[in-house]
Amino acid sequence: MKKILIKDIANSLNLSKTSVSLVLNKRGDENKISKQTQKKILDYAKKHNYVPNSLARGLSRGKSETIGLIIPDISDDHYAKIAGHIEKKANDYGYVVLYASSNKDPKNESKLIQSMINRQVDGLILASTQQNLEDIKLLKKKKVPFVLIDRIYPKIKTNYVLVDNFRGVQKAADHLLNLNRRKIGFVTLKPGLDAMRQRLLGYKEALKKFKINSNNSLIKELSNVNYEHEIKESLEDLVRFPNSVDAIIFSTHYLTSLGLRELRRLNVKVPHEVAIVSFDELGAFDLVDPPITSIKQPGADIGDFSVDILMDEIKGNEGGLDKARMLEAFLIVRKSCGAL
Amino acid sequence: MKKILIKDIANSLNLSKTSVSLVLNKRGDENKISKQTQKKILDYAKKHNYVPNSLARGLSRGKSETIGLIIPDISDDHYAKIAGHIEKKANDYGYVVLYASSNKDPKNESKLIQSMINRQVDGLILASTQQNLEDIKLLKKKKVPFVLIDRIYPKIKTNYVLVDNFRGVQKAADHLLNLNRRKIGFVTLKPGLDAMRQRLLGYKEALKKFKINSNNSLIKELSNVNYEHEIKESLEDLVRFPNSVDAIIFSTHYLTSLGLRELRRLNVKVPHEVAIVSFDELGAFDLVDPPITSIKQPGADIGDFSVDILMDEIKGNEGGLDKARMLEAFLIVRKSCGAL
DNA sequence: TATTTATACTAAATCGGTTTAGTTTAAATT
DNA sequence: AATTTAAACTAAACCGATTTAGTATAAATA
Repeated sequence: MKKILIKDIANSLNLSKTSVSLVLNKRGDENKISKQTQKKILDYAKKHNYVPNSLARGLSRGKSETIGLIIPDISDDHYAKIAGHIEKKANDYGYVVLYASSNKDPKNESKLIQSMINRQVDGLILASTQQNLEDIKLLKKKKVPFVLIDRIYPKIKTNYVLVDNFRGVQKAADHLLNLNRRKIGFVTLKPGLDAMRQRLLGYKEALKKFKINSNNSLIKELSNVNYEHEIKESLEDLVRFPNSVDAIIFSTHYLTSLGLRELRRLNVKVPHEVAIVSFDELGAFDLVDPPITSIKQPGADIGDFSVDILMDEIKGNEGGLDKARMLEAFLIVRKSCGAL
Repeated sequence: MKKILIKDIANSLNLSKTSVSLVLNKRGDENKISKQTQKKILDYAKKHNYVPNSLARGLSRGKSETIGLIIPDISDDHYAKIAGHIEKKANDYGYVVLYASSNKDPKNESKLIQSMINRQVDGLILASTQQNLEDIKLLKKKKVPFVLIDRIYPKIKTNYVLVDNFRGVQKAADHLLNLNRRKIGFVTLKPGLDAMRQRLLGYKEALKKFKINSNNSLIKELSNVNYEHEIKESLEDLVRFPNSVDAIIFSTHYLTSLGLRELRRLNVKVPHEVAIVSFDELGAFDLVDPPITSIKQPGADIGDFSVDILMDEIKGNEGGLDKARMLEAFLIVRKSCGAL
C-alpha cells in the first residue's frame, strides 16, 4: 500500500530506472525497448498503481502540467464562473489549475505571480489589478506564457481575452435611449481599472450619438473600498431633483444588487420611474423584481479562449491562434427597462 | 534577471550550499553560522531577490505548503464562497490552495485525490461525492491529513465540518407550519448525498412533530442529471389537485431558482398560493420577487474551521481542536412565506 | 573473419533544494 | 603539551523523477 516508485519497479523487474521511465512515458518504442519488456513494465505499474510524483517530474522536466490562475476574488460570481470554465478546459488539455485570489491588492498579486512561477506553473492566466506593469513586463521578458483576461495593460502588447466594455455599455445605453429614456445615470467605480474607464466612455459615446450632452452630475464614480456606503448617497442624488434620472446603468453586478436594494428603500418604482440595466449578470437576475435587463459577459468563451491561447503559447505555436481576442457582450432584455 | 539559485549564492559568497540553505531557513543560529555570515547571505539573497523553487523544496522536504481543495463545482455559488474563505484562511497560515472540481463524478474525484497527493499537498479539504469510501479509507490509512466539508461518510470516523442539514430543514418546515401552511411539498435531489437524506429526514421529522403524516406524493426527488427537466413536471404535480400544496421547500439553491421560474410559468402566486423556503442562498435572493426566505449556511465558518482543523492535523496536534464540527444553519425570514 | 549496424538496454548526471554526518581551526581544559 | 570542546563551517547523500551518453550482445554486411 505504500507509494511505489520508479526505482521499485526497476528493481522488481531487474531493469534500470531509465527503461522504466522511458516506457512509462510512452517513449519505449522510439528507444527500442522490446515489446515484452514494455508490457512487463506497464503491467507491473498498473498492478501496483504507479503514479509519478508530480513534484519530482516537474523539477526535472522544468514544467508541471499546471497552470496558474490569478483572479481578484474566487467568490465573485463572475470570476467563479470563468474559473469553472478555465478549469474544465485546462483539464481537457491534461492540465491542473493552481488558483489564487489577489483580493484586488497589487502587492498580493505580485507575490502570487512569484509564487506561481516558483511552483513551475507552465503558464498563467491573470485577471490583473492593472497596477503591476512591472511584473507583467517581467513575465514577458522571462518568456513565461501568460494570458490576461478581463483586464489588460493597454501600454504593452500581450495575449489577452477581453470583453468589449465600450461596446457593451453602448448597447445598454442604446437600449435605454431607444426606449426614450433621456436622463440616464451611470453608477460605476473609480477608474483604477481600464474596464471601468471603457464602460464610462461607452456610456458617453452612446449619449453623444444621440446628441445628448453628458452631464457629470449623472455620473457616480464610487471608491473601490467604500462603494457600499457611497452608493446610498449617489442614488439619492440621482433620483432626486434636479437630476431626476429616468434610467440608471450600473457598471457591475454587485453595484446593481446594492443599487436595487437602495432604490427599494427609496421607494423608486423600477422600471416605471427609473429603468435599470446592469453590466454583468448575477445568477438570479431573471428572478428579481423586476427581472433585470443586463449586459452579459460571455464567461464560457473567456475561459475557453484564454486556455486555448495559453496552451498554444505553452506549446510554442507562434503562428497558431490569434493571441488577442475581444469578445462581444450581449444585451439580455428583461423587464427592468419597461421593454417587455 | 535570471533566476538565482542557492548554488549561485553559495558560489558568489564562497560558502557552501548547506550554509546558505540553513541561513535562509532561519536555522543559522542553531547551526552556529556566524552573525556576519548570516547577514551576508541574507543581504545577498534579498538584493538578488532569491525565492526558493517550491518544487525542489517540496520534493526534498516531502511537503509543499500547499493544501488541496476538491469541490463539486467552483462555479456553484455555495462552493465558490466557501472556497474564497478557505483560500483566505489558508493564506493566513502561509499556505497556497490547489483546487479542483470533481464535477460530481466519483471517478474524477478519485483521480483528483491521487493527483493532489502526487503533488505533495500537505493536506486535503474535500467536499466529496460520498461515493469514494475506499479513497477516504486510503487517505486515513496513509495518514494524509484531510477534512471533509459539507458531505461526510457516516460509516467512518473522519475530521469534518458539516452543516446540520436535519435541523436546518426542520427550521424551514417549522417556520412554514407556524404560519399555518399544512401541505408542504419538498423538492430535492435523489439521496446519493447524505446531506439530501438528512434534509429529507428533517422535513419528515418536522411534520411528525406537528402530527402531520408525510405524504410521499408531496416529496419530489429529482435525478441528479436530469433535474432541470424533471422539476417542471414535479412542480405541476405539486401545485395541482389533488396535491395542491400551500408551501414548498427546495432543498438547494439551484432547485429554488429553477422552481421559481417554473412557478412563474404556472402563474402560481408566491407566497399567496404557495409559500417558499430555500435551503441555501443565492446572492440575490433578497431581491427576488418575492424575496426568498432561506436557510443560510455559514459559509465563512465552514471555510475557516476546515482550514483550522486541517492545519491542526498537518502540524500533528493530536489533542488540539475538535476535529469534527456540526454547524447550525439559520433561517432568514423574507417575504416568500407571507410572514412579513 | 573482421567490421559495421541494430537491438536492447543502463550508468550516471541533472533538476534545486534539504539534511546528515562530518571536518577544520582555534580556544579552553587538564 | 596533549587533549577536549566549541565554533564555523562543508561534502555528499537524498528527494523521485528525466535525460544524455553510453555499453553489451547479436545480427548483418563486406
